[in-house]
Amino acid sequence: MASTEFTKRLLTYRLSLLHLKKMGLKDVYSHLISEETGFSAALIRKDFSRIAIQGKRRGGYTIDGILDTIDNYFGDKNINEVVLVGMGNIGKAIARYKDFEKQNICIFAAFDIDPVKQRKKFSIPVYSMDKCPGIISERKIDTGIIAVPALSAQSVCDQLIQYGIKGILNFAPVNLKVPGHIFVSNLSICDELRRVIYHARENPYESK
Amino acid sequence: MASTEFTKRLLTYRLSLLHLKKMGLKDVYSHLISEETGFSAALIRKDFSRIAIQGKRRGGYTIDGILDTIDNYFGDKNINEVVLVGMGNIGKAIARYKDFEKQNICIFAAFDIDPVKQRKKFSIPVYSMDKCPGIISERKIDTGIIAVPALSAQSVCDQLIQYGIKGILNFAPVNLKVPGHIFVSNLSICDELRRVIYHARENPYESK
DNA sequence: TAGATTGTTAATCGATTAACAATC
DNA sequence: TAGATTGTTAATCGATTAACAATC
Repeated sequence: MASTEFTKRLLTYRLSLLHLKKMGLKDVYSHLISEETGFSAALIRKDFSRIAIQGKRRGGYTIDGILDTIDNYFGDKNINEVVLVGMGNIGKAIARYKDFEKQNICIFAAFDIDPVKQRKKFSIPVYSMDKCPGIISERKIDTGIIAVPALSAQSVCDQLIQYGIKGILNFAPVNLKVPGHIFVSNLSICDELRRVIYHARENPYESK
Repeated sequence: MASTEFTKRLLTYRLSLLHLKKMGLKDVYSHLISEETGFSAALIRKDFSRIAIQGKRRGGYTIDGILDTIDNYFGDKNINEVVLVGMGNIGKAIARYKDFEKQNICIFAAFDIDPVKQRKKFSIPVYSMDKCPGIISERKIDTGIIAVPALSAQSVCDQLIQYGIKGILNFAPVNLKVPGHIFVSNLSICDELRRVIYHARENPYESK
């Protein structure tokens, strides 16, 4: 239903509102958020009305009200447990990432085929892959992060889906093949950097 | 000119084609790439014709031809030097990332305010920030990666732009404010994960 | 009240798709 | 040749914007 562009915008609004709140503001007008985020005021109002964020005809929106609704929309009021597969460079960085907690996301467990990594001390337990199905079903986990090498990404993906995972954040440079009801987001840092390099040069006087 | 969606698709095609090539294929039809990537055959043909990738009316496209054109389009025939600011979790992961080299991207230098990190051994030299303007102008670097904490991200961003950077890959959870001719890509791992969690639950029978 | 902002409807725009002539 | 695929034009669709009535 909700397009991925829509959810992206919501999180962009959220970030700007947190910033404005830190600056001491309590209320905002759509055109102020527009200035901060680059999206048009009309689009912002439309997005807000879509998730029942209401303003006052003359007084704008209250920042806390918007933040609350957005956080609710994303289910941040409960703890969201996810699993992480692959403890290489990226996996380790994610395991050490602190922002998750603030947003009620918890990397419940990590998995790696390398026993050495399993023995190392992270704040998150690292198991071998055979512990994965048990943990996923026991904790009813529905989201996984794939941070394994390209070669094993599809196979890990297939396994996760078999174990009941419904959403995947994939860092491996592979177009994962998944059934239609599985949501995948591919986050290739390398490709993203190539795009930045390209657009930096191509866009002499044009923004995003 | 080229929308960011367009460049995203090109890199998606590329990934699938590399995969198909590894499987032993030499030629492809638009509908095969469609199957692999999920984009329609018509859109693929239109994208290809836009960057002058030509096929044979009956025989499809040659994989090597497409790959060559795409790599050329992104300037992969030359080495692309970029700078990295911030050697925390993410910065370190990026510094250790090996895929860049394959695609002719080189993290020429990294910067961090912490002298301890500057002394540690990475394959990339780590300097204090005051070395930044010199290196950027000397190597004519136009792209930078920001991997510093949220609080300092805008200030680092302003500095990079002042030094001549035109494109920024930003990992900090901040909506950077930049002049119109600067290209910014925000890659918030945490927000991306939240979106995956959301869409995994929302999308019972619907894909991307 | 006058002025400004929301919330929503209608208009616009651009991107994607459908369709098909060209052609190998 | 018959059949299949490209390349491109016209049609469609959906997302964004413009506009404005409602209202504080």
